Amino acid sequence: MITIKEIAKQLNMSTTTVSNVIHGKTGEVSDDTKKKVQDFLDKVDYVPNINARNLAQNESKIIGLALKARADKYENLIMDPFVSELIGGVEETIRNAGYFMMLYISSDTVEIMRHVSTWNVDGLILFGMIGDDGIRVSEKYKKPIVCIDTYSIEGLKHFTNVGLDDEQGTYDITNYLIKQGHKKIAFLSDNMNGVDLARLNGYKKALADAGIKYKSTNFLKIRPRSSEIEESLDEICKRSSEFTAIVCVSDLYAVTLMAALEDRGISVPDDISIVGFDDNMLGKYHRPALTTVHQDIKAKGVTAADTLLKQLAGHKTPNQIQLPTKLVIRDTVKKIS
Amino acid sequence: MITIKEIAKQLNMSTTTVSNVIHGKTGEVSDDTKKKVQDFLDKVDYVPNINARNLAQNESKIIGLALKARADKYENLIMDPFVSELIGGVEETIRNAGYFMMLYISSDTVEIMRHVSTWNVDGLILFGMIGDDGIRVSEKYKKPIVCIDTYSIEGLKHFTNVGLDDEQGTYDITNYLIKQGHKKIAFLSDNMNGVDLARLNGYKKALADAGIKYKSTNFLKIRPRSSEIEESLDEICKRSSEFTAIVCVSDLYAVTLMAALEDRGISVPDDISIVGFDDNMLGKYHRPALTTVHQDIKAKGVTAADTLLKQLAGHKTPNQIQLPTKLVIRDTVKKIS
DNA sequence: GCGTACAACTTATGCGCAAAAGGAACCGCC
DNA sequence: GGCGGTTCCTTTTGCGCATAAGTTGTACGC
Repeated sequence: MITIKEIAKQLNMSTTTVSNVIHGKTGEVSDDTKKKVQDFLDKVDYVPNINARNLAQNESKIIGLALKARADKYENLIMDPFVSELIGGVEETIRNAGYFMMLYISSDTVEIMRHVSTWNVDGLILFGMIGDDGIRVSEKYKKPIVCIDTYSIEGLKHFTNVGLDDEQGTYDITNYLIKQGHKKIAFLSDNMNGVDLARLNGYKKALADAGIKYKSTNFLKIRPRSSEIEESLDEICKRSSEFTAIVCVSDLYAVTLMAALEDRGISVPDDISIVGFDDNMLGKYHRPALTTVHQDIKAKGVTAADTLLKQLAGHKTPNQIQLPTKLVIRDTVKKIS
Repeated sequence: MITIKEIAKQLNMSTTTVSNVIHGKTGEVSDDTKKKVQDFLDKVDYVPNINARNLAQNESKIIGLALKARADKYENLIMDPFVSELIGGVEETIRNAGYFMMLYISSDTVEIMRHVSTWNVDGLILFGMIGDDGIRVSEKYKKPIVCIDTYSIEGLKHFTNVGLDDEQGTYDITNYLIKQGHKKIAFLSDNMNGVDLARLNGYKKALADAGIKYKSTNFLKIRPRSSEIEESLDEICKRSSEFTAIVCVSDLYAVTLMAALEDRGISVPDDISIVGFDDNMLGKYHRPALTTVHQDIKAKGVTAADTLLKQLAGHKTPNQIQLPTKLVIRDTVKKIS
């Protein structure tokens, strides 16, 4: 790889002059030499050494995207088929702004922070990482951080969070079920934290507003580990007759549940109505097609990246940015009277 | 961020001594000072400046992962829900080897090569990038390159390719259809290049081995652009009565087609048998569950990364590595007599 | 004809690190 | 008691770049 020094030598001028041309500093160099240098640069296809540049400038032009990883396959976000849209959104946005993306998958916020300070990353996007330990570590590290889908109270004080109006989403779809005559409505999820908790709250609120009492038996817990999922699904199917509808926390679970129900001869929506959340291909191509709550996952990535870029440019951004959801009515809900 | 120089100053010793401790060069430094330095390093949580290190060492510890992008959503690989598994495989493997991953999404091989030489990336994994122009550019750039799913004849001469035995996969599943009594079998795809061509060839070979003649009307072309897909699906459904089975080039298309067929009252597998390729959630949770060809997409990422790491360590690797496929028999094929 | 201003350069410095080269002190050995 | 070999340090150099500071030449104003 050719260096500025070598170019300067061959053109018989100083490195500063070459550097000035590269940075388009007009007024510092005559049109004549400028052209000479530019032509040479084009000829040799000069590419700056980023390490040297970053060292001199104390910046990196790197934005880190850290994804939560856990032991279990479907708790490891990179294994969620639809994260790739989010990744794509982030990459596209920052690339257009002249940044590069370093992807990091880990469950250990502290490890990520170390990595981030090693690389002198200019900014960081954390997806699915809660962890108050991470917040403590990131305090030292002064660079901008934007979170995605974090409901950590502590975190929200420190960083901008880009999320969804999860509560409104499940509120709307639960309300839709109620309008269709349903009263015995269950909620299915694998945990009661963060995003899932917000969705649960929306569901509860819709019940409350309709004067329907929520009981803890309405919560159907699915255990997603491959060793337990079959047993877990079996229990849920056995209890399905207690309800006329089930609000699932995600399309993935909705579709998984529907497959299990159909395998047991329980028909959707005739015997039971099922709704999801996310609106991805899984529900779209299922028959009957899944009634669900739409979210634009790519927009989440784009918004997070945009927000970070704003911070990088020195602007303040709000603590909480909530993207809207939209009810998508398809064929898995039966009107009952 | 604290520097070696600052540490040396505070401990009243030279930077080289500190650097030696950091690099664990025993024998160069007494146990006494070693401990002193180590304690200090732990205390201040020293993190090296990678830019400086890389500049001095002329390496980067970065591995680039470049994904093909195209204008249309489903031709943009990052939008394929199942690429994330591959990304996860690559990330995990290289992280365990002490490397970092830079993700790059572009359709322009030349642009990628520029980026790659800017960052002085140690090695590169190209996924879905064919382009003989890219090969030419990469000639200049001497770093190791591993391709995934590339069928470029020219490319194979230069790089190791990690792929699938695509031909065998469609051969096996077509053969299975034939064994179930099918003779009028169509093949559905959106193009006839690379991976899709190999899958088409496997299908043709199975037909030939069974003495069934292949006609060009057996090829059902699907147009995946959102503006055209409905019309395209409609044409295909209208022609479905010409066949008793359709081999789809991917699970996504198989599931998309099944939804369209069901919407038109054509039943799978009673009226027509459908098989896919990939074995992902889409087919797994569909009812009837999709008969398909399994591939381990994460393994592709892991293998590509491993291969690259081997090259980085100075080893030669074979030009072509083909991962096996496996027939997964479920419920979308009817036995006919 | 002297000072000022400015254009168009060059020289010199430092970013943080790694490593080559250079020393000083000590040991054992013939 | 001089010499090679260790051990444990320090000094120095340079990676490629950006930039502050310095230099020259020339035009201009009065």
